[in-house]
Amino acid sequence: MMMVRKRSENLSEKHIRILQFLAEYQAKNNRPPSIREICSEVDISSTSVVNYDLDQLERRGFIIRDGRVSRGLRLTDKIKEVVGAFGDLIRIPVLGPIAAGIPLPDLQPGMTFFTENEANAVDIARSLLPAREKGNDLFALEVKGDSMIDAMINDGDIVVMKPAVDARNGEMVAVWLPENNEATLKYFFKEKDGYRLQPANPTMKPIFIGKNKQVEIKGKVVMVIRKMDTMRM
Amino acid sequence: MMMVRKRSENLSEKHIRILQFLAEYQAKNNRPPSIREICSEVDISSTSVVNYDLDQLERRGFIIRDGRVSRGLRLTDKIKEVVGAFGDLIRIPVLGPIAAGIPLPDLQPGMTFFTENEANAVDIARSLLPAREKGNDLFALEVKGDSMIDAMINDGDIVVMKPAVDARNGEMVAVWLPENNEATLKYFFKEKDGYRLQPANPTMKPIFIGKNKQVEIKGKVVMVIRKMDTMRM
DNA sequence: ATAATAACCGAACAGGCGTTCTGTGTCAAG
DNA sequence: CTTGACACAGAACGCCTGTTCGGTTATTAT
Repeated sequence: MMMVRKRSENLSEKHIRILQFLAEYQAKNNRPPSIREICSEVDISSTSVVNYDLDQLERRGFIIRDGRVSRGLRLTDKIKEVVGAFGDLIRIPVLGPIAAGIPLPDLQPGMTFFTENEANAVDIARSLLPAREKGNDLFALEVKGDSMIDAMINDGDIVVMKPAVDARNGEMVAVWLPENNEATLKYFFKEKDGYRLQPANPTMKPIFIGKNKQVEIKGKVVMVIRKMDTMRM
Repeated sequence: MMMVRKRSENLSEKHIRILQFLAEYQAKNNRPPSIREICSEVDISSTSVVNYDLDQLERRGFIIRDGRVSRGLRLTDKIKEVVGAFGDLIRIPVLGPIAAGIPLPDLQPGMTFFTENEANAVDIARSLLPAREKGNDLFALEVKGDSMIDAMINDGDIVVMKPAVDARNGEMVAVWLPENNEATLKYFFKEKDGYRLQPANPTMKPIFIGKNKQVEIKGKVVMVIRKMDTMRM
């Protein structure tokens, strides 16, 4: 009886190297590499092995191959599970709503996000982010209602953040205040005897939190996007 | 004596068709077409004519060719002068600042913009724009100071607009008020005897403009982007 | 009318490139 | 130890693809 070995979901080191090269080459050249370019760059001794590996990567959904066409392979979004965001666009998942009364997602720094579902995501040009930002741990929340007005943030705005449990002075953070059962977006400052949460609107007063009080920072705001495609008044 | 004819800056109809096909194919396939694919799609009878045309397009800066490489041509940004924005990213020129005391650019609907200088531009993912928006007539202004706070727009925000001289009820417009010598961003409404300019911040009062008064609409706001890369407090 | 230049063209060539063939080596299971 | 599956490998093949050649035709300038 013929035994069939179970295919592991984990990728080999060589597969990962191939996927990384494919992403880099595509981002840099606006075309995929040839089999021979993969061969020499990833240090594989023959084109038939590259062909064998590409067939495996296609079976697992990372690429699509067009037969008998030069440079006939295309990357699928699944490749970003392995190599992270690449190219000029970063797809950021929209995890849900944000409003004063809605608990914030419980996320940890270093968590990475990935979604293939463009319906629940926003695409951000990499050039809008700081050069050192890789984009793998960004997520977004969509503002519901007027409760973030003191942050100069409207109903419907998309708030792009990265997970954080601490912050530097002047950074805008998403904070859960357990005593008030409330989420808020404010500029964060450490004071002598506690924290100051400063609204973006300079005509509004800050919140002071004593050192003995609990303040749960959930994320740091990186960007806000306001689309005007729907009328809100 | 050999006479050298001056090369016209105008492109022929065939050159335009080639550039359009190159842009479409690249956006759809993430690779350039082969010479033979251009040949059959643009209805050119031989590969040597395609080669001749591509050499001309390269000389004029629309493409770059890698010799003796399959699918070895790359599109330059100059191609967008001819075919408009394509692909998943739209590069929008930032024409200058916007503040209450700064006159707005005098633009006409239908004007198209193009910039190769990424230092004075923002890149927007096409998926953030309405499906029918081509993106060729979008421009951006960068907010200076706190004078747009009643529009819920901060110092440093990037306001993306398209030229307009009229507006529908509920649209946010960039308006120049000659009597006040002032620019403002507000929601626009037609009233029985004039116009109402409604601040985005619901706690602030609108401006009423009588029908006999002059109100110059310069653009309609499409999107606002707020980057948090610098501290503003 | 003539000459020069640009545009075009089919055919052929040469190299780029993907795929297949026929093996060998390694590993795990029986 | 044997068997089967997987991974690997060099060589060869055939097709894809870009480039060149030796022309013709059209256009423009004189």
